Amino acid sequence: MTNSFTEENYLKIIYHLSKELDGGEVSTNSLAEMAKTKAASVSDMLKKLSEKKLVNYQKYQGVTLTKLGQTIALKVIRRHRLWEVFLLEKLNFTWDEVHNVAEELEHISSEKLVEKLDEFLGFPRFDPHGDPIPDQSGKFPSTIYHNLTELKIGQAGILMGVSEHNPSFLKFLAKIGLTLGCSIVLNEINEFDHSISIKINNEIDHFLSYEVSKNLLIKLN
Amino acid sequence: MTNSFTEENYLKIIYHLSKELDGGEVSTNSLAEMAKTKAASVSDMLKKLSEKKLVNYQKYQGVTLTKLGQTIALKVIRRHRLWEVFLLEKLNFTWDEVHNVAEELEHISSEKLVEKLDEFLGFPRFDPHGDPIPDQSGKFPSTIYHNLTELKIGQAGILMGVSEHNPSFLKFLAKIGLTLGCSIVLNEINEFDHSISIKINNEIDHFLSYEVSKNLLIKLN
DNA sequence: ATAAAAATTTAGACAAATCTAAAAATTTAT
DNA sequence: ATAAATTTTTAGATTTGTCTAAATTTTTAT
Repeated sequence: MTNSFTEENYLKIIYHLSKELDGGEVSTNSLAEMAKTKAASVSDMLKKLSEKKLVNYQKYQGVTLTKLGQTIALKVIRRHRLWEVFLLEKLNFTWDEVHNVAEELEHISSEKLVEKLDEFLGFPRFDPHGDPIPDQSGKFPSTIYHNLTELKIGQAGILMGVSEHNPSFLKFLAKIGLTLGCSIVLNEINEFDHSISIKINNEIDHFLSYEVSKNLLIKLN
Repeated sequence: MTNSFTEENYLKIIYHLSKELDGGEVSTNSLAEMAKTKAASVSDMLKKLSEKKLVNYQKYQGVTLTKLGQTIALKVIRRHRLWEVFLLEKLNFTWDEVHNVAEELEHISSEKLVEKLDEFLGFPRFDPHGDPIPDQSGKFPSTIYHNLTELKIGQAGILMGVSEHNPSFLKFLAKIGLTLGCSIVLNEINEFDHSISIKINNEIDHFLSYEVSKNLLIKLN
């Protein structure tokens, strides 16, 4: 039993929205907004996904993924994130260009393709946005990282990702030379506005506002 | 104006079939067979493609591509062949595994993706089957190669492709170590059955039947 | 040249995914 | 607690690509 492009997208969106709600029921309207469609279309689709045992759906009561639905959603997410790594690291896409293309590539389902790609990329555990990549069986790597505002002066770490995915933010990072995997040392903290100074790759010093630094995810050395 | 996955497939198939006929009209039945659908469905689709000015279509008289249709077909073929190179060279797919996955990847239309991929692969001019890869504007590279039966004893060349794409044939080649780009020197020819002996990569000697050697495309050194 | 065979097209249906408009259920605010 | 507002679902259409069965056109064989 295969799933259409569209079904996969619904499952993926339900996964993400439900996660934001700590596993709670996702509303029809929020789904419609994310899927760029109308609530009526969502209702129809939920009925169908429910028949296929991919979601738990009670009329008017929102929706969650079944075990099976979650497995499929995680496969799509795995593919999406692996392709993002590929586009960024191998094809030199910029952070802000990556997402839309990955939205298409994620629906190519060949198991062989996905596993070979994973190998080719060196089994990455995080995508360019710092989001964890689930493994074949849907398990996430253990994530223990901090945002930059949590570091103390002198502490050092590696930039593992970002928690804000706004294109202009990503462009800004690229411009100042903050790339995934670069090393960061915290030079100083300005108490009055919580802005900070960092050293990137042991080379360049930079000031960052609190707004920026709180969206940078760091793995401590 | 974008074209659906399905439309792209029809255009691609019409291109290939028409080429076999030296540019002649393609019949509804042959299209149906290649597209694994029914003649009635083909008729419907041809009407639609004709309205979109992608094909020249006269009822009962077969179909050819318009200039516009050909441009689109060549884009799909370009993408297909570039992905085949990627799968073979980067992900270590075997020759016989490549095609089906490329059939899916070929419909992802991001121009940026295609051009970055081309660059990443080093601007290959031929795919793993030896078929030429059209450039961005739809032009084919000049092809001047020979099949292995045309060489004289002592002549050497590079394996550029194959003219037979049967999976068992491709598997056989992989098994004896004949890969795209390997060097071949013609050792001797057996007059009675035209079988030959070659040296692969200046290392290993191998016998090949006439059947096999006539399907190997060689670029002379 | 014409009848039989083959190829192609039309007619009418169907499934997937969507939409608008109207109805029904739920939530919110007084 | 109940009326108003909001959310969700149903009803009925639409589009895309497909199908079967019947009708039509073209080709082939005598």
